[in-house]
Amino acid sequence: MKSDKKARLERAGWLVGDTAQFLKLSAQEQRFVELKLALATGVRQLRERQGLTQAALAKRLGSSQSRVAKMEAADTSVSLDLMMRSLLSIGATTGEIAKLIKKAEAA
Amino acid sequence: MKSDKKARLERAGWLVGDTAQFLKLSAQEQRFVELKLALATGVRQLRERQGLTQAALAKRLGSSQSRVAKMEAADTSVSLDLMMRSLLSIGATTGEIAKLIKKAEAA
DNA sequence: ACCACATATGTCATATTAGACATACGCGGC
DNA sequence: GCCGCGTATGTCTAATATGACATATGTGGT
Repeated sequence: MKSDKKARLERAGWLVGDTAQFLKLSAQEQRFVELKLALATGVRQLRERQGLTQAALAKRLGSSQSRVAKMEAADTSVSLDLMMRSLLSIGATTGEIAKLIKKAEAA
Repeated sequence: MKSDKKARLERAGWLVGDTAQFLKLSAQEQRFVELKLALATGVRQLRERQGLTQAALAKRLGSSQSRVAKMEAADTSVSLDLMMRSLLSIGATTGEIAKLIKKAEAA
């Protein structure tokens, strides 16, 4: 394949050259899941450190205990948005959140 | 208020002592928005650095150009989940993402 | 001026996530 | 044994985010 054509296709969104797109997708998905797991762990740790119950955190968030439980279990039905709001609600600094994310590195 | 009662109420989710709950909520919301803004900026920077168009990134994500545009504009209709997936799709490392989040500190 | 390309903005039907509720489980104190 | 308390899990309806599509705007080339 001519390199200019390759560049044009890549600009259009195609990963040219091999069958790796499928693999790439699942690898990204795995990284995403690991990231969620790291944040979930962080939520639980910070919550417990503050002596809060799931119900108490839920009330702060205007959410419910079951949702907090699912969140800490990194359930697929809970969004990153809710996790972040939780972390902020608990009082996590952006530095702490950043640290949690870096921890997701190890896989 | 007796301190044991205060502790009990706090465990139950009440922020005892003043009218600060409303303010606290909006402060958190502001931090959340700043965080989204920082990530949105990061998406655009990394995308452009790779010479990708919004449409190309959209195709990788299985999304659409309009959604990527809204994402980079930190539109309220786009979730953190999509932003994170985008960053991972672009090839951002967790370290880079962590750096973006720390940048949200300055407000 | 026109065209091709990238991006911005708005709308819509559908998919996903939300809080709520019920209920089960585990566990320490009585 | 039974409670009270915290947590886990499943299931509803309502709210929100989704991709898609249309279309506007801006920009560089011919």
